[in-house]
Amino acid sequence: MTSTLGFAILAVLARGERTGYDIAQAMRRPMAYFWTARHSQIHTELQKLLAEGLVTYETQAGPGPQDKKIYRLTGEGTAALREWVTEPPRERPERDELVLKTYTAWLAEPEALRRLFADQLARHETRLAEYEREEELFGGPPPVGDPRFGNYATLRCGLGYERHRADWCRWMLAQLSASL
Amino acid sequence: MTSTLGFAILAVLARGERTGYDIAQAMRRPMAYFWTARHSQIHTELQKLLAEGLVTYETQAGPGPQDKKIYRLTGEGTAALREWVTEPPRERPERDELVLKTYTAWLAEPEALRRLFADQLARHETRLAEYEREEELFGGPPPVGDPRFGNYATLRCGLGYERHRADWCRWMLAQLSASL
DNA sequence: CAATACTATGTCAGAAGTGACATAGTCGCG
DNA sequence: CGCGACTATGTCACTTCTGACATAGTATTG
Repeated sequence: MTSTLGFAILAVLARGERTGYDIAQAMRRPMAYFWTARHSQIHTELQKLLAEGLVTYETQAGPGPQDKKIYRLTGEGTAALREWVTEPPRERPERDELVLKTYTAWLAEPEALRRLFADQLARHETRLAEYEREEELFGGPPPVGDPRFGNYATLRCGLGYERHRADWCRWMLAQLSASL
Repeated sequence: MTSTLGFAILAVLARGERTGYDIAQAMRRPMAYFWTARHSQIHTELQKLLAEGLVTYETQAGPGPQDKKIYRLTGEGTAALREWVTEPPRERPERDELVLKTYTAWLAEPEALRRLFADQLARHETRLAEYEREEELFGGPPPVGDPRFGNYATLRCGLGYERHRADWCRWMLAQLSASL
């Protein structure tokens, strides 16, 4: 019954105990490329996971009015996660606004369109450079049984994606200049 | 105030008048790669677009208990769409379940993982073959001012995406065999 | 001729996700 | 010493999206 968000949270917790805040932070940086959630969603989801017995927590004095809650996986949580990992992912509908705009490109001013794609290309090139820098920090792939393998493999995916995307933007720009 | 779904509908209607049903069909096949919506959502959104004066319709006798409604863009609708096309897209969070699973791959049984990626690779290869067949039907890109340019350019994007994805799956499979 | 698929409209409950509001301590900077 | 950033929890209204239900005529196929 657990949602994919639930498993995303379990996946973070599998790497070590965290507060809800920590999970939200993880979903801002290393995970943001393939999964994100706001803290509001994370706190509600943690309550569900707790009710299902997939996580537990210990309290510690925290900064705000409430105590800090340090969550970790239960045996059931680990089992559920381990089972979920190799199940074929449910197909989610892609929704890509840039491609939708491209579908309607024939209606657009060519110059404004050129700016749009030049801007997108720049974004992809920036991210690509970031990812390439990150890749160098690993010197080749970690062993498959290592949590860091997950980080490396997802980075590889991001790298491929940014390259594909940048190529496509360049192709679009070439089409637009050819049509002048 | 119009949502992206609203613009997706306007984008279909810009190519000719359609019923709500026709729009839902368009979102099943040529558009499904980059945008989808169920008919329930389309009907509700059409009511909003109507209230905003971006679309109008004419009725005709239809099969069911209600009359058939043939929608088309108003001048305002076309103007809104034309303005939207070149505005930078709002960054939507990516949520990719397969990559999330990869992030957790270290917990998985290697053999089950191999099956997962082999299966995904097969899917991408099938789609790639379909897209390649479709591409041949165009003999090179249509002119940028032609609606068919939209179809071609989005197909190119899909082609690049499937290639990137298939490559990544192959890389994953190579990593998994190397670790045995 | 019966079953199934297709055309065509719509409603509604519920899940998933967003953005704002609310609270409060610590730490660093100018 | 005040201001902003960071740590940390939570609620709530609202939007978006899904899946099921409801209705009914025509066309195809076995």
